[in-house]
Amino acid sequence: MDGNMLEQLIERYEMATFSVNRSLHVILRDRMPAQLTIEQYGVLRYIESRQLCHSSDLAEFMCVGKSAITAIVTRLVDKGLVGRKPDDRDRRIIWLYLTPEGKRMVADCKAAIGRMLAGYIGYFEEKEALGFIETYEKLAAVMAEDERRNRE
Amino acid sequence: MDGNMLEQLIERYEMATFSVNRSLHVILRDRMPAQLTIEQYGVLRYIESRQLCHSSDLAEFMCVGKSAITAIVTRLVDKGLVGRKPDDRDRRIIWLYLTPEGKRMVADCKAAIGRMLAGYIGYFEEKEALGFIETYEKLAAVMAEDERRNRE
DNA sequence: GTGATATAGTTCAATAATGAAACTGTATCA
DNA sequence: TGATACAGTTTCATTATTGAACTATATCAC
Repeated sequence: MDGNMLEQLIERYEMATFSVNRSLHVILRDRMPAQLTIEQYGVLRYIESRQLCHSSDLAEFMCVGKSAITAIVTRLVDKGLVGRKPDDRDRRIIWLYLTPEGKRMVADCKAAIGRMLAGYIGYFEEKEALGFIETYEKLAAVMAEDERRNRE
Repeated sequence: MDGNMLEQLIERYEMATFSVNRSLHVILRDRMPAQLTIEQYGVLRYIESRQLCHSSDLAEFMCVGKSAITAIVTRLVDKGLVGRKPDDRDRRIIWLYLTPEGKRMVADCKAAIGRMLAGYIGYFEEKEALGFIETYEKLAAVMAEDERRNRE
């Protein structure tokens, strides 16, 4: 790939990413049920995927400090969506879990997001959509690997 | 496209987007010169692209309220990167522009981001990268159109 | 065993982004 | 000229975030 082409691709990628992210952010913000912020939804979604997890996992996953997680989780506990439960063996560890209300909330949000994305993905041919996702996943993997390497 | 395939694509897209955005965010945060936040960089970049612009343009572009822009611009003015200049004819309007330092800062950031993206895009064949970008741009257009329609 | 050290999570203070509502000044229009 | 529209700011409350100090608990080396 010659330098000029690369430069153009970078420019186009920057623009497209910025635009898609901005749109997604606005759409999510507007359609997210009941004053859930996007960060809060991310935390709920992660806990759901793990059933049980601790603050440190979340901090690693969200790429923020543990004190940021404490703040978000406290708000979710106040809303009755998440519970805290100390571990029996190692009392330093506090397990986080979704309350029944929390589970219901995640299901609602997932459905709303699914409907929205289905609308967009529906615009594309299956072949184009598949190719796109595959490249996107490769990019995600390359970036994650790079990030991991940088942390060492 | 059948429902099952669609559901899988949505799941994969959600994951990939989340992962790429998180990585980009961390990488930008760490490599961005001199305590510039990503929002601040977005504002600088937009002003650069327009030479002159006002708060309202920026609010529209960033999809936030005008008071959020006032706050960000004030911080950038304090840092000496942006200037404010009232319009001669319509004194309600205040033009924003980059100071020489602001221009230098944007150039530095663009170079840093370009180097980073070049590293990632370099992993792909030209054909794959081109196809990806094209689909991404289509997606951006569809989303922007939808958003525009929703605002009406 | 006991003291040093590591770990999990919280608290606190500061900075930033944001929305909403009230407000200031200016322009426009009937 | 008076009502209205518009551009931008101010103020206030909420949320997210970092980083440092801190608490409580576990582990490890001697």
